[in-house]
Amino acid sequence: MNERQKQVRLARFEELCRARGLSVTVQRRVIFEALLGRSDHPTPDGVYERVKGRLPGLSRTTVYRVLETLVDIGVATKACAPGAAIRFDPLTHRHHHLICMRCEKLTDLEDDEVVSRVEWPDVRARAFQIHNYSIHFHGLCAACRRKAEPGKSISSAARGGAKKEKCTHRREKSHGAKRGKKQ
Amino acid sequence: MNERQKQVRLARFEELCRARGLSVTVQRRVIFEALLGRSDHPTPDGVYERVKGRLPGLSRTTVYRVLETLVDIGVATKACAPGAAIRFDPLTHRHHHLICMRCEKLTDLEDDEVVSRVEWPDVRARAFQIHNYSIHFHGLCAACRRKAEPGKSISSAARGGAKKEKCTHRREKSHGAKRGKKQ
DNA sequence: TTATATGCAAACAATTTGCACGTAA
DNA sequence: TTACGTGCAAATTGTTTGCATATAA
Repeated sequence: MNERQKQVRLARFEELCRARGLSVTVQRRVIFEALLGRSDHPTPDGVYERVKGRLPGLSRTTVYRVLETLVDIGVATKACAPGAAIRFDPLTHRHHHLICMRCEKLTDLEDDEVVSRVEWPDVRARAFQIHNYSIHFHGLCAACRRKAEPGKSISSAARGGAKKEKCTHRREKSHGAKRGKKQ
Repeated sequence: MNERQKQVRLARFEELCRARGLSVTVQRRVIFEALLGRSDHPTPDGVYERVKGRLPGLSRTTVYRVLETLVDIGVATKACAPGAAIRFDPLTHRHHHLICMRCEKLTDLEDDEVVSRVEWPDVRARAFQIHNYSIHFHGLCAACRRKAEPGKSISSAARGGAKKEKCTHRREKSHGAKRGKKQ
């Protein structure tokens, strides 16, 4: 996202906070700014790692809470991903995704990059209210493709191959936990 | 899924196990059968709760491992969901989803229920290899719609409203952990 | 000044690992 | 009989809560 767009989004964010009586805190601004700067749909821990340098003393709890608030006020969304950690997306307009089923990397595709025509299905019988849609293209990203030798399954390859970064929570100071078990 | 289809899938599952030199264990068969019987894209814990009655002594670890194996051999997939837990889907053919952004409920839509035309985008520049796609329709399910009072944001309503069931792991016998803190 | 947000520690929840034992082939 | 799969316990990772303190408005 370019600087101009970021400014617009940041201004809108402050406006929405004020409209709702929410304080515009440094944490909220910096975290939202960081999210705007990424298109990889980070986990809360990913956001934390990127902003902790700019916000000394920042707590992970705050990152979780702020991200949830950003969704609340409508300036971010929860991304739909295959893995076991929640991910956030700063894009709120219609867009689509490329998803690597091996390393879970998510990449945005703008709506105009995708030639499609999608009619909203009639789900009145299910009493479901559709707000939007997005197309997920599943496959393998460049890195995982290289590593996926024939004969090796996607999942098992993932276990030994391109792993998703792990959270470092509770590894910094060991309170009781023995570290270094996983080299 | 009807009985006939289940039998076909089960037979194919056994065939694939043998082709790969994997044992057809009771656990694998029962877990796959349970997954086939559900269209709600359960978490490993959800699967565990459903099958533990039929498999005394079953361990959650095994459920995680078996589900991963099912993905490996291609008889199940990981579902893309917004929340913080991994979910599995017994459908491997092209189909779409209705996703409640409040309670995370996933519902299947067969491809022929959706009027659409989607061309695979040109992602050669990104060296991404697309295998399939699925359309996600986001919105609110019937239950959450009723509970979403105007003025209340989706996320904050979710906190007090329709919650996702939580895992009971480590609550059964307390080993050191104090229970009952959350009423 | 004061309601709201943050930080901290601990609880809670979800997932993975190492290893001994069991079982399908 | 033997390689592979499972169960168990504990380690690890991810998320939420309660409460004291700090801070935006």
